[in-house]
This record gives sequence, structure tokens and C-alpha cells, in this order.
Amino acid sequence: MRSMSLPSSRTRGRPARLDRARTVQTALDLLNESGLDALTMRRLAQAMDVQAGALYRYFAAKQDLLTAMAEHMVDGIADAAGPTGEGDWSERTARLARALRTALLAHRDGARVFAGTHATGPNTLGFADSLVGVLREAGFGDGDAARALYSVANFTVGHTLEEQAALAPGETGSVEGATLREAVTAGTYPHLAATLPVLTSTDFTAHFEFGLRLLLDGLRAVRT
Amino acid sequence: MRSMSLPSSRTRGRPARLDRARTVQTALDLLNESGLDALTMRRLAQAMDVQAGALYRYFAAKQDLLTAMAEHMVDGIADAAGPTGEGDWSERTARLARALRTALLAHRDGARVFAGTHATGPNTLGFADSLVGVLREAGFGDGDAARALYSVANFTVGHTLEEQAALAPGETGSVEGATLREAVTAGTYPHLAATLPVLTSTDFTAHFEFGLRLLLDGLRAVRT
DNA sequence: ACCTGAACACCGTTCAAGT
DNA sequence: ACCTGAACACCGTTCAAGT
Repeated sequence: MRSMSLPSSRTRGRPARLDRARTVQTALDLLNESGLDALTMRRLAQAMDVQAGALYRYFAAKQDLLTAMAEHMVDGIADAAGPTGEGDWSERTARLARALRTALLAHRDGARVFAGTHATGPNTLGFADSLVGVLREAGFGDGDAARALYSVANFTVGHTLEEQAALAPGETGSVEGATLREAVTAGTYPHLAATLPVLTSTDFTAHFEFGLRLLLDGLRAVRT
Repeated sequence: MRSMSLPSSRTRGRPARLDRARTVQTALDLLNESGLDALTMRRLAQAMDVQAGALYRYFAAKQDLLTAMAEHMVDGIADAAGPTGEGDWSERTARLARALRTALLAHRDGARVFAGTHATGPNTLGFADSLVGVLREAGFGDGDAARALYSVANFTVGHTLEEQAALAPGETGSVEGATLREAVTAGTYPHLAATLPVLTSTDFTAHFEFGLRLLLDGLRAVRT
């Protein structure tokens, strides 16, 4: 057969079993199945039918793989702003923040992976440019727009980190309900006792929307 | 001697070289010297002139040690609210948020340690009770006060995580200045290009105060 | 009661050697 | 060019045995 006797000029030898894209995809699948702590280079190699050392031809270190995973996770979120005119600046900023949270939630330990790396790929930079763009076009100054990006991004990542930690196996509720309830019933922490139903609520979307609204209302006040 | 034949009921045998308090303190010292990645049970044991296995008489797992470290880091921050009447609710809340950030900044990788654990000791709960108390006494509803705690805490931890990551060895600036500058000069990301001076600024206090102000202004709007 | 010594079951990373 | 095999220098954790 021609395909055996005349290998294509680009790919002499056997076709590579590995490449960056396939490795990142397999790593994200493994992350979803087993979580970040179980994502080892050896297990990933096993899932790709290869020895662990082979991965280092494509990623200089595990950290680089994690960064590529983080970048892949936030693919497309820049588009959440929508076209100019579709909603005012606060609604468009809210959509971007929600898209970031949703992207992180889409993968087990997604926020931990994202927070633990410093992705500077087109998806991450595109998101940043989009958010800053929405605010600049709405009349915000360059300084305020840049700082607003940090505020929204840091709050969103911080929130989702907590959210995924609370939802992880072994966690009762948002602040480990059992321990809280004990300490609180003992009479200390009267204010926590009074707000216990909300504190132990697992409606994280409501918590997120509350904080997001604070930031947007705050931005509205800054704008004038 | 009586002390040999009649060992005190609490401390027979040689005095223990280890105890929780001394171990946590040594671990925090080691953290400051070498960072979280270098803080291993074996190195900590070495610093205490003991075998690694001995640590497990006081901490069931490394995670428990890290939780105790996190709790110790935020000792006293609840007091930052000050007595009732010393500043209005927004100033008292700001002081609490700043105290949290300062406490995390006081230890290398402090935010990573705090975010990676779920301390429920008196320092952490005291801080939470204090912040919720400030808002409830100012007339905020229980639900809003509880959610405001999450917003402020998640933003503060998220911000400090970024701040300490940016300050870590090997990082140029806030968003890896070099890579950003390249991508930005290429013409893509026009909004990032325009705001580059602020984005790459290392004045993290200004960034933090901006976000904190957004949250407090947002809370002011919610209050009415 | 408190700690040692030694083991168990792993890690990330490197690199000569094979094909 | 791409991957194997094997090693290096570690990890967290457990637990019989010593004192």
C-alpha cells in the first residue's frame, strides 16, 4: 500500500502518539475524573499509553501543562461580552464575569488550576481585553478600567475557589456546617449565629451575584 | 528523687520535644524562609530535630498542620474593626479587610496557605463574626451582612493570592509584563495596550483599595 | 507516652539508549 | 524525531519496636 511505502514528507517515522493539544485534552479529562491531586505526570502518561518522561518533549515542566490547561478552560469567554450595544456596560461586564465563573466550574478544581497558573494565552488576554474594552467604551478612564478588571477577576476566582472547595467531597457546606453550628450554639459568635442560614446556604450563584452586584454598583458610583 | 520515682501525673518520661504550638510556629518560620513548595514534613521534622513520622502524633495529616498555620496567621485580625463608634460601618469593614490582607502578606505564600485550607478556629470565626457584626449593627439585614462577608473575604483572598504570586521569584510584574508587552505591541488587545501602565503597575495596595472601595460603595447602595 | 527506623507506595524530572 | 527504561532525589504516611 502506498501509505506504507511512501510516508508523507512531514511525518517520517511512526506518527507521534503525543502532541500538546491531545495531551492538554487528556489532562483535562483526567482532571474531571479524579481531581487535581490525582493528576500526576505518571497517571497522565498512562492514560496516553506512554512513559512519563515522554511528556517532557512537549511540556518543559508540569506547571507548563497546567498553564496550558488553564488557558484552554477559558476558551471563548471573551465573547460573552457580546456585540457593542447588546446590553449596557454593567450587563456586559456581568456576562464576562459569569462566563469566567462558568468556565472554571466546568472542570473539577478548575479555579485551583486557574489560580495556580498565570496563563497569558489568547483566551486569557482576550477576556481581559474584552472586559477592559467594555468599560473604556462606556467612558471609564484607563486606570479605572484596568483596576476594575483586577477587581472582577480576583473576586470571581476567589469566589469560585471557595465554591469548588465547599462542593468537594468531605465538605458539609460553605463553611463546614457542623463545626460552625457547634461553635455558634455555644454562645460565641452571636452574629454568625444570627446569619447561620445564609452562611451555610449552598446557593453559590446567589452569593456570586451579590458580590458581582456590589462591584458593578461600586463601578457605577466611580464613573460619575 | 521524687521526681523520678513519682513522675508528675501529666508529664512522665522526658519532656516532649514536640507540641502543636511549637510545630506550627516552626512551620511558619520555615514557610517564610523557603516558601510553601519547600515546606515538607521531612524538612519540618529536621528543623525540629525529630523524625518525620513523629509529627503525626500531633497532626493527623499535613493538611491539618496547614489549617493550624492558616488559623494562626489571622490571629487578632478580628480586633481591626475597633470598638463600636470608632469609624462608620464602611471604615470598620475596610479595616477588617485590610487586616486580613496584611495578615496574609505577613507570611510568604500566606494567601495560598489560607485559600488551601478551611480554618474554623476562633481567629477565623472571630473575624467573620466581627465583620458580620459591624454590618448588622449598621442596619444591614442578616442575608446581606452574611453575603457581604463572603464578597469581601473572597475578593481579599483572591487579590492577595495574585499579589503574592506576582511578587514571587521569576515574575516580572502583575501579569508577566514581558509576554503582555509583546502580545500587546503586536496590535491585538488594543484595550490592554492602552491601559498597560496600570495593568503592569506593582502598586498592589492601590489595586486592593480600588476593589475594596467598589465593594463598600456597592454595599452603600444595597443598604438603602 | 513519645519518638526512632524502616518501610510502602508513590512523586517530578532527566537522560542515555533504542527505533 | 520520538519514545523507552531506568535512574535520581525526593514525597506523605504508617507502624512495629525501642526507651
